[in-house]
Amino acid sequence: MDAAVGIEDNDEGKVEDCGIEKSSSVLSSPKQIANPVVYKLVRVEGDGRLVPATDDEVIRVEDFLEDENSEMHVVADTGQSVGCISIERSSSGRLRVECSKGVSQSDTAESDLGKLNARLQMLQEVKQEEKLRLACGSPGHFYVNTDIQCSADKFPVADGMIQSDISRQEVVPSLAPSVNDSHSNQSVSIGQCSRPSEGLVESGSSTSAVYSTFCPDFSMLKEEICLDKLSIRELHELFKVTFGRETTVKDKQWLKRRIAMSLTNSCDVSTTTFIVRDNKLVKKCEKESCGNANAVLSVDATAGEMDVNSKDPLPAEGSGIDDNQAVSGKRLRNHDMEPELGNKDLQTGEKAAKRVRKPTKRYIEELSENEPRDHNQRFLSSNKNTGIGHFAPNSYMRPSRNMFSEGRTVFTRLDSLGGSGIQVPCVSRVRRSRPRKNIMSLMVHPCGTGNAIKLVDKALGVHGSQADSESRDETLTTPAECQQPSFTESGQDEQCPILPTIELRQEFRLKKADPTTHISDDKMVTVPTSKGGMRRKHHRAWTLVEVMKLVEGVSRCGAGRWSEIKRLAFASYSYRTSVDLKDKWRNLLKASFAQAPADEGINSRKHGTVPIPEQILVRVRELAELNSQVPPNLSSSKLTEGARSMREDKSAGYL
DNA sequence: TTTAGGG
DNA sequence: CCCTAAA
Repeated sequence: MDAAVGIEDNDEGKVEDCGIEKSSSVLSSPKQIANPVVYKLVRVEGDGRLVPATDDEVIRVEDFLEDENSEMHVVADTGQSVGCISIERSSSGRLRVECSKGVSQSDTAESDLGKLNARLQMLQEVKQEEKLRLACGSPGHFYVNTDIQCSADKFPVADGMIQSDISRQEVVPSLAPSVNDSHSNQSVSIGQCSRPSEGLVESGSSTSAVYSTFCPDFSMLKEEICLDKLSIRELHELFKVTFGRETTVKDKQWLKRRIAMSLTNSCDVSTTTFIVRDNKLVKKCEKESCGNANAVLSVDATAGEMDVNSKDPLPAEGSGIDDNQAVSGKRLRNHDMEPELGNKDLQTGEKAAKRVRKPTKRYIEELSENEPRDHNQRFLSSNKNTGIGHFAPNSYMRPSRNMFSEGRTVFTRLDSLGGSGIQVPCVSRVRRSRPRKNIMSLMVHPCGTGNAIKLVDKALGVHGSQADSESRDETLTTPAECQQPSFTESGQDEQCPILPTIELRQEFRLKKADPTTHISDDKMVTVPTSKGGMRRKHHRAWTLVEVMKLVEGVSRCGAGRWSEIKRLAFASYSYRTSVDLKDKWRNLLKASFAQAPADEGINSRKHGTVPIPEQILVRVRELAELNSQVPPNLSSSKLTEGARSMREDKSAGYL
């Protein structure tokens, strides 16, 4: 519903990387440690005010961190960066990650490191997918800086030193972004790590205190804040988290825009407790009183700057424009690279987005979840501003309880459709939930950037062979280029100019979700159950990346050790269970042994799907044979059977 | 809880 | 994908 961002108390927009900060003695000085860079996760409301992250949001992030993965590489950047990342678990069990410039202690906590690694892995995954997408030549023009050139193995997280004992966090839930790669040009990153002004976030201050109350220990990694710095894989992950589904889109720009779009949409939400003024986090006394202080969101290099006054619930087109323009005038440094045109477009897009965006059912679900925690106020006002209130009244859901992570939550849906008011129990997997605005919100991003998404979408629509927007991002990939599962960063950020358009793909997607049916855009279908109830059947197309990861996992752990594979390679794919992996592998096996040479015409292909690259199938076959696990009926002579069964088998070869 | 298989 | 038996 709104963008949450890590607020940094930096000195007047100083865009310095915490990791790179070489200037003077700051790095190792005691003082530095005393005043570490402190990030707090908050929500950026439409008027620029900030709201502390909710429990839910915190947890979302936590999920990321909790995945364990031993394969991660924490690659220290070549020299320079001295930052450290510290992760600690608070009494409440939440993870806190802090990045400080100070030299960290060598007291590295193994478990924490593991989590960090998991996080890195996740980023890698995202990047990989991005690469794939790029390889597919998805057109798109990026208005945001795309200076994310970190190789897959070399993440922006440098010097992953873990410090498990930081007391200052007790008072100020802080979170420091992971240290950035000092080499990449991160001029535009949103969550720049910068030196906190002294006393801004001092422990014990009233502000901090209040803050703490709201989100005791929230923390997040910097990557989530800096869109521009995110690698494709990271973006993918964000995308996934944001929209609740995977994407194979490799176009960085597209991803960014898309994600940014969400942020944009959330920009017009108000209700805050704090506002950012002059880079300082100020508790909001009165919406009006504080409003005049043209709050400058330090996040995102002022790109997200908004007039605090504009607390207009439903920003009319006019007002919206004004605000945006004002912003554009102020945005500067970090958007140097951003074409002028880009700004305009972005703003326009933002405008459009604000008007158009409609929450999906999933969206509603999430909101519902947050509601109880939000002390009403925010939620209510959010409704007004975000347009949440616009969605069909018949899809009001009330969670009977809250669950996190993968657990299924049983909701009681009050389906007032037709005035029946029937309560329809439904099951949903939280993780599969659609818009993860929580995460989106974690990323500070220029609101105007949202438009970019639209543009890219349009471009895709023009160039893409598949008209289906829904399945396209899911499965449209070019086999040839997706073949190599390498995790290296392609870094090919071609910027294809595209024509501006008002078309908003996401809009379509949202519209497609018919509130009256039980089929959502993410292919969740309700099927009758023997018990007379209904159960949700989710379908989440397997992406190429996932398949590749699966294959790799199998090769590494061996087929059958699904839970392990799940843990290692799918740590960040919470919606893929070990059983899913097993099933998929089974399918892959079938496919690999059944896929006919090259008779698959485009016609025979399922709409919007792409065949699994032969290379992968070959690999699957190898592994299968290696493990002497040959598909039961295929081992003999499936290829000679009728075309009917052939087709069936081949279908397994699609993502 | 995790695997293996059936549906 | 889901469900379930079996380990």
